[in-house]
Amino acid sequence: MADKRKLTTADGSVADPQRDYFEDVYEVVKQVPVGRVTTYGSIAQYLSLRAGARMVGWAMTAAHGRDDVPAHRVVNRLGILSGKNFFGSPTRMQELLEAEGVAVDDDTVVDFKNRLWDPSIELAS
DNA sequence: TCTATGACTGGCT
DNA sequence: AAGCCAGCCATAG
Repeated sequence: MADKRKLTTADGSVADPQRDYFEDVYEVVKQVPVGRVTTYGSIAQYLSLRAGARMVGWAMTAAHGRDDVPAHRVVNRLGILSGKNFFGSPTRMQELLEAEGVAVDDDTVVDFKNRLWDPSIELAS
């Protein structure tokens, strides 16, 4: 997505509101420790996104080209790898997680509750 | 411009 | 317990 998409007007108003929270989402995802996972809902809640968890997922889709955003560490509230089909092959996401020490069985993170890294808790101050 | 769809969730049946 | 339904809002057709 190019920044040429700016909707700058004579008013000097906004330029792509979405981009901003996409960046915020990336910032949070980047802070997820290796070997841990987080959920779309947790991120949405932490950033107070009215848009909700669905948009966090959308942000992940837009994060594809980025090698600095560990999207594989984001799963749904049940610990299921709901986005695995967005990684080259259906097994790629699982492989990435297992390579970090996160066991996955039947597309679900093993011992999920224990692996969960909730930003609104971990980053609380 | 309007409808359908979705890397989601929480609540109700 | 498993599944369906309704909000959520940005994109695509």
